[in-house]
Amino acid sequence: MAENRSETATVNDRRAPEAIRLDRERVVEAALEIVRQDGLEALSMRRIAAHLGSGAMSLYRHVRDRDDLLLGMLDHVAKSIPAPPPGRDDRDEIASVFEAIHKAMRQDPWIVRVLLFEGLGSLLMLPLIERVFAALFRLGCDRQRAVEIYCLLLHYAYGECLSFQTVAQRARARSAFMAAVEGDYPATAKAFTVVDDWRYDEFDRNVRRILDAL
Amino acid sequence: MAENRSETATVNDRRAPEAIRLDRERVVEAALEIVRQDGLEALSMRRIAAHLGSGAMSLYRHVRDRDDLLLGMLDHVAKSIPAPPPGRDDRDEIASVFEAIHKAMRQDPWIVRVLLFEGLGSLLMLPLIERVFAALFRLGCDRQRAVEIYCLLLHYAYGECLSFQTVAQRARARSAFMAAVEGDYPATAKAFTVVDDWRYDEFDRNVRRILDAL
DNA sequence: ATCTTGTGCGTACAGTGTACGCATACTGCA
DNA sequence: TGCAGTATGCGTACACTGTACGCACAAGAT
Repeated sequence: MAENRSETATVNDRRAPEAIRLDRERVVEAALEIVRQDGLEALSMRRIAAHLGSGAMSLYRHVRDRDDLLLGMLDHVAKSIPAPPPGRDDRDEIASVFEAIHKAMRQDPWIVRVLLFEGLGSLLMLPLIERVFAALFRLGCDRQRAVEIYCLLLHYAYGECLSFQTVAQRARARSAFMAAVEGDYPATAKAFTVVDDWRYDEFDRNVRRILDAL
Repeated sequence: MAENRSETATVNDRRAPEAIRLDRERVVEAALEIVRQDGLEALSMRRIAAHLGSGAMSLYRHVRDRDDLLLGMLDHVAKSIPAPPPGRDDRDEIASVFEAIHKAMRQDPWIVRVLLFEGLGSLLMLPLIERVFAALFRLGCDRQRAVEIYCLLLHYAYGECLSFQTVAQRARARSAFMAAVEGDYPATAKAFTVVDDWRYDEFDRNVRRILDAL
């Protein structure tokens, strides 16, 4: 008895249908893999689906839309940030937390773009944020001052990471830049000539400097 | 003699053909108008063309591609930044320049996204940058330290502007955020409760504080 | 008058996110 | 065991994006 032949024909030459079994976690992980390998601009629903061996629209059973997928990815990363050990003092506590956040952003640079460009945010960051504010209040800051310092450090981290990746990804554009600089802008040229690879390992130290200053 | 009737038919009922006369400046200005009105995500070649009453592909005679258009827009804005008067001292000089840059970014928030997300940059910013580095060197910084301070301030400005716009554009998401915060994260809740509209006018003061500290 | 060049733009293609609705697979209840 | 109800995969289609190609017409040069 010709058992499994699909009478619907021309449709079912895809693969064993039960091998596909999607779920949200699987979708998010596939998306992360793509983003980490080929960057945020390579991420598309169709590409994720292909990576999973499924159809594009299948993903929408487990993810409301693209933003929801990105949020899932953010959550996944936020969950994976190891909580830094309690600081020696409150300044150290704040710096440690921001260093942990910064490190995560460096490992997954696309995060920053998602956070800022798409305007999304993961609630799973709250435990870390809470530690910052708790330390700030312990240091005697009032509400406004605490938000101020928190924002300053966070914005610095954002900007630093974004700039890091854009600078890293277009070393070629720098030569044109340098050609324009030479001659007309001596101080700028002096600043940038030797430091071809910028100092992008100053974040931790700068955070502590800022904290000491404020 | 039936002079102008187009034998090609069905094609030439568009408008007076000579009224359209495009050039790069006109294209850039139309793009700016759209971006300022409806944001960066509303900018598309077809939309610009419609705004100019021309066809989409006509734009490509005056602009290599989308990135080139964005660069033209950046140049246009950079040109329009008024050079701040010489500072009372070198610290003041640096702060003034960054305040001017920051002000431009606030007026045209899309700039930051173009600078960072698309990795573009205008050479017309060089005169301002040069003033910063000149002042830094006058203050006795070595090359590395000068780049460090410059980057710190620039990155802070980037992050601050981006965060400002994303926070501003999604007040609705904040209520969900606050709901999650209440109870579990007392310090965070305390920081954010009353300060519904964050303090986003601290940039100038913070820059000066950072400079004094470093 | 003819030839070259510049300019507008219609068509087309490959890509995007996703709304809709049809099949099939799985599950709970008879 | 059979059948209803729900969950899930996914094919098709639509509106949108940037832009390659090439035709048609205008302006300027010889």
